[in-house]
Amino acid sequence: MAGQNKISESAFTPLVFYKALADDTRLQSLLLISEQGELCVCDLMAALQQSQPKISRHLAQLRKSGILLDRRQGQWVYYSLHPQLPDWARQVLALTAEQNPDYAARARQYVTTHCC
Amino acid sequence: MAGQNKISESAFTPLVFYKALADDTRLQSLLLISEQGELCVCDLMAALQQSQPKISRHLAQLRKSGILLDRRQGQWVYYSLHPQLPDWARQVLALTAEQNPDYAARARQYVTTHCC
DNA sequence: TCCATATATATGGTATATCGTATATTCAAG
DNA sequence: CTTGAATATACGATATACCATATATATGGA
Repeated sequence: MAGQNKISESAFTPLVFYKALADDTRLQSLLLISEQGELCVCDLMAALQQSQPKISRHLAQLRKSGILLDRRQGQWVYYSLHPQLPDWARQVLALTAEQNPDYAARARQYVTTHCC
Repeated sequence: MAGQNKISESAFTPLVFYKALADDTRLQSLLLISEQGELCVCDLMAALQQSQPKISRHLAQLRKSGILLDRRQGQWVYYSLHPQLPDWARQVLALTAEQNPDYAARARQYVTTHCC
């Protein structure tokens, strides 16, 4: 699945985007990825203290919505914002992260060190 | 219920905000209100072509989340962005409306004329 | 080839959201 | 104080979302 870099799986609308943000795991993952540029599944597992299937499932959903891009490097899969993600969506994520330093603050601590 | 102008019904977090945007009726209502400043229930019924209980229910949810403020004037209830809505949230709405002119375009047509 | 690690997905149960319909509330006018 | 218009809410039924568990896939190294 990684590396196919599919584009325009369907219409990327504001509604699709905000539905993707309407879950704690997905929102925190996106804000962290938006800040850090790229994170792998195990980074997010450690940061958010959630199970592997849970993280993976939500990342898959974000990938299928066209928000994230996955890149496999060896055994690891790294996720970053999709290059074709509209600028307004990128700005929304950046704005949200900047203006809400407390939200996802605990997660940010764990991100500094790589887990695996 | 109108006119109580309650504040801080609970923590207003990014997650609460984006959950509120994760529904077509609520998102379109918010973008229209963000553009127009203030709209009443029947304006939104006409704009979105949805039933009265449906519109009313979603507006109530937005009010309870602290996103909208309601103001009764005679038989009509007008909704606007809550004065205490954080600036970043306001910017998100404005940005989304500006950068997605097509979304909610049909609704915008109907808004020009008042319904009742 | 066999094993361990990282990641993905399938499945079924549970919780949450949304809806249509019916009913209640509020206000203005008579 | 009744009536009609605008809005709000209650109630079931249905749909959707989320989760934990189990299993599958892919990669690298022995």
